[in-house]
Amino acid sequence: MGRPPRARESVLDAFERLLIDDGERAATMDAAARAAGVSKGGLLYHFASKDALEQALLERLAALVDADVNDMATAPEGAVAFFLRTSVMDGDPLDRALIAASRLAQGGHPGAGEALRQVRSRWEQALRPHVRDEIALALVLLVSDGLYFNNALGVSGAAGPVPRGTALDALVALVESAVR
Amino acid sequence: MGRPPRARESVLDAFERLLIDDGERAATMDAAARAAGVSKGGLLYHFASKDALEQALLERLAALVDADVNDMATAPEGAVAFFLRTSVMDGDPLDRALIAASRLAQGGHPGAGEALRQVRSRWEQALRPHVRDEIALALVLLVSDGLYFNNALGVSGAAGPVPRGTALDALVALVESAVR
DNA sequence: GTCTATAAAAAGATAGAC
DNA sequence: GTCTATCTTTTTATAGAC
Repeated sequence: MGRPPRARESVLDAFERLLIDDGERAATMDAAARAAGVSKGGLLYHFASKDALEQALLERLAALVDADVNDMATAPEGAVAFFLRTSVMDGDPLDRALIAASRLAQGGHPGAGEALRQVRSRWEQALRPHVRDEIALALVLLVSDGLYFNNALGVSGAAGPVPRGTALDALVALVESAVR
Repeated sequence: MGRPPRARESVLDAFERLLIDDGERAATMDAAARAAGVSKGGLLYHFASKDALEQALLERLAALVDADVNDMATAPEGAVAFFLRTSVMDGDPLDRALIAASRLAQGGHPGAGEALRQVRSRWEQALRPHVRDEIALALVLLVSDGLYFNNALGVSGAAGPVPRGTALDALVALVESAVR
């Protein structure tokens, strides 16, 4: 497949940023075009409708999750610790795609909800060999979801209550002792 | 203070339901009026602006949290177990107000973000005496957030991966053994 | 590929009748 | 208190020039 045009990627980046920073309502085609520095007509050449724009975002998410699951499997510190630590978001492309997709899902977009369920299912499969039983698996995923949720809410607010540094070290150790 | 008029409550209920079921974008004043069976003018008598409607929802949330924190303190099974079990949502008024507020917060509404931080802070205070240390406290809150997040995403989707029944019993036991 | 111009519908809000 | 009518702005989308 050929390289995606620069303008197309700029629009998609802008749309993603609007979803993350200002929410679903603010993420209009007009605003995305302006933020990307193209005209509305220019945007509509690459994405014929709002749905096409949203679909493209979900495809970007799927590609990034592929890479993440591979990294998890080969992480030296173990899959559980890797998974929990990367659940504290630092604004990398996967973090951003996940928050954006969750904004769409909370707006009732059916494809976004399904995409997020698939992401969760892939993480579940990758983690299962590394935990004691299904309850332990549920615990790890729920702590990750909790970290994710607080990050998602805190994006534009004050620094959230997400543990970092030594507090994160201790949390990872506590969860690992419970699930191993 | 006097009883709130029936029509006012109907509009607020309808607005809340629209936020939960269809998301921020679908929760318009027009749609809320239609769903409540009043005209747009009728709605605007009770809520002079969209912001007033949103504010009323946050006040409803605050009142429901007052009651919840009281229940938590006197729960026979202990605060931690009560808190985790009630984090699996069953559609009671507090659950609904929380999801609706989170939809607003994800849309960038500043008051909603602040309201949710206050809710979390009140739960934190109520739980602190019942756990070993601050890391244990963080674990309990994160598991609750994870349960909440999955419920919030699953509202209109397929049955989410939220543990129920004996799986929930085992999860609560696992967390309690880690934090006590 | 990218633009301008424009249409059609929906959103928030005002004015005033009943 | 509740309604209809109307206005303004925004949002999605189309048409067609360059």
